[in-house]
This record gives sequence, structure tokens and C-alpha cells, in this order.
Amino acid sequence: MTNSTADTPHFDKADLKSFRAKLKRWYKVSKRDLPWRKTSDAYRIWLSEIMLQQTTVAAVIPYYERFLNQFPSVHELAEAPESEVLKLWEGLGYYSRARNIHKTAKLIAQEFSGDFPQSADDLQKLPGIGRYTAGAISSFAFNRPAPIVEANTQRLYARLLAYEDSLQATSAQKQLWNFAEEIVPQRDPGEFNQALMELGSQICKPVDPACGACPISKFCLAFQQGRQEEIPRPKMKTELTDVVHLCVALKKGSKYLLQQYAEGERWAGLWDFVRWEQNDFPATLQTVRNKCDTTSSGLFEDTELYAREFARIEQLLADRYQLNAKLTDFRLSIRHGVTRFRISLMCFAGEYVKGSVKTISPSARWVSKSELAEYPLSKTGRKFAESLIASE
DNA sequence: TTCCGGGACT
DNA sequence: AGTCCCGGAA
Repeated sequence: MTNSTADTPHFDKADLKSFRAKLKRWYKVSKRDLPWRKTSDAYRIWLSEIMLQQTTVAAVIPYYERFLNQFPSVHELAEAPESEVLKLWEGLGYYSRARNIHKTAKLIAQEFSGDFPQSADDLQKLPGIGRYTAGAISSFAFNRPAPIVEANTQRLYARLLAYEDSLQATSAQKQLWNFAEEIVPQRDPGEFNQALMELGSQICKPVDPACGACPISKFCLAFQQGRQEEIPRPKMKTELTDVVHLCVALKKGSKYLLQQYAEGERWAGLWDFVRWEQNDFPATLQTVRNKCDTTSSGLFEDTELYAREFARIEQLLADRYQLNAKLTDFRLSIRHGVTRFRISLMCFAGEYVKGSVKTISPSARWVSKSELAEYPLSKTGRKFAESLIASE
């Protein structure tokens, strides 16, 4: 094997044959028994691959099982309302995936008479299916020799080639796809691709790769050079921006006010309590409260702080939404990350007094405690809802 | 507590 | 280039 340019082969014929044979033998005894490996049904393969985008295997498994239980085929999925799909996706994150599978299911049912296209090129035209997912479905479900490059295989290829430069560059991606194209066999390409990913995730790990247990280490240039820890080059990280969000569970009688995030917004299609960004708000009320709970000396000051901040939030509700409300408690503070943002979410409870809730959002509606369970909420929305229900 | 990993779309 | 989310490891 030579470290050559993109348009010449990286393996000679004999090496490639040996590489494939060793990989195949390893996979046969090492493959994990995952739910989506029991089938070659394109619907199931597709569903699993979409769920696995940016998501770990352990997180996906229960969602996958529940989803199939509810929607055994693409037809049931196509017939369902989007809200039901979002509800099943609740907590998994990247909710555009849920909206896209619903769109795609409708397309497949209505325009493709229920059958997925088999070629990677055609699959890639469907919403939510990029080049990797198209190659995965085409090879796993239809045994077409389509190349794949995703996180695990990308790292594996980079080490095999001792690829020096940043993998994010367009030229790097081009070379990795070319390499994947070169090595994918005509015979059992699906099994081959799965074996590559399994090797990438279980052996060729990001940190402390298990080269001693790797069946193809003799073909690996990074291993030969003892540089498997430094290749691939770590991608430069974008720094996080701190933001503060305020959230108010407004109550009218026994009902809570919910609003639905609009298309194009973060959490589009999901529901939440009234919530907005307020970066000039102190993100430290939690610590203040903890201090207040444990010592009595600071109580007066803290009470004063609370009164001041409550009044300010009431004013914000009035200014932003022409809504009169009386804040009653500070309930909890949640920190969570969304892409490049680190959000401190301060959750309050309050009583509705007067004003139109439609100024908050046209979708705003009053929802009983039991109905709260039916609405798809973000992880933080659900956490707040649970805590409200628990304390009633 | 912070850090890190994981594809598609615009 | 920037956006979308959460779980689990460190």
C-alpha cells in the first residue's frame, strides 16, 4: 500500500483482496447484534440510519423499537400526522430529521408506490438523505456497491492513508470518498461497509485505538508510523457562546400556556412554555436560591433580589407580549448546549392576569396537566413540565 | 462541570 | 460558514 495521490489506487490488487478478506473474517465474529442488523428491509435500514445521524447507538435503540412498533411500514408513517411523528421523536434531538422522515415517507408511499429507490443517487434526492445515508441504504438494503464516508469510516480511512491535513477541507472529503469508492467490493458491499463502520467504532476509536486487535493494521500507514493517536488531525473547535433564556409556565386556573415553535426556528414543530432569550438577566439565581435554602442569614437580601427580578420579568411579559401576569416562583435552572450555544435556562411559574396570549404566538393555547404529556416538547421543556407536575 | 462525538441542509 | 440537539465520558 502506498500513500499516493487521489487518482491512483492506494492498494494493489493483492492487498485489497487480503484487506477485504481479513475485514470480513473479523466482522463475522465481532459484529454487535443491533436491531437494524437483523433486516434488509429498506424502510428499517433508512429509519435506523436517520436516527443514527449525530446520535449514538445506545440512544437510538429504544426510539427505533418504539417507532417501528407504531409505524411498522412506510405506509403507516406516511398516514400519520406530523405531530405524532414529532412526539415519538421527542428527546432524540435534531427534530428536522423527524419532519424529513415524514416528508420522505409520504413521497415514498405516494410517488414510489411504497418502494425506496435502490441507487445512491436517487436516494440522495430524498429529504434528509445525504451522500452517506444514501450509500448506506443502497449498500445495506440493496447490496449495491455504493461507497460510504461517515465519522467512523472517515477516521479509519484517514489512518489507513496517514492523511495529514484537516479532514474538513473539500479536497480531503473528495479523497476520502475516492478511497471509499476504490475499496468497496462488488460482492457483499453492504456487509463490507458495515464491517468498516464497526471496525471504526469498536477498534479504530478516536482515542486510544486498539491497533493490537485490528485485523488490518498491517495495511495502516498511521499504525506503521506509530502516529495513530495524532491522525486524523483534531478539528478546530468553535467556541461556545453563553446565552440566557427565560421561561415562564403561565397558569390560568389549572391549565398551562403552551406555544409551538414555528418553521425555521430552533425546535420547529415542538411545543414549549413561553420562552425567550434575555441575555442581560443574571444566570445565577440558582446559586442564590441554594444559598437562601441552606442559610438564613442571606434570606432578606435574597427575597429582595427575587422581588426585583420577578417584577422585571412581569414587566418584560408586558412589554414583549402586552400580557399581564403575576410571577409566583422560581422553579429551576437548566443548563444545556445547542450547537454553539451554552444556554442557561431560568424557569419560572406565574399566574395569568389579563391580555391576549395570541401576541405571544398565534399557536398559543391553554393545556391541562394531563394533556401536557401528549405534546412533543424539547428535552428542557419536558424536564420543566415533569417538575411542574411533580410539585402539584 | 466541561468536553466531545455525531450528517444534512442552507 | 453557520445551524441544528442530546447523551455520556472525562
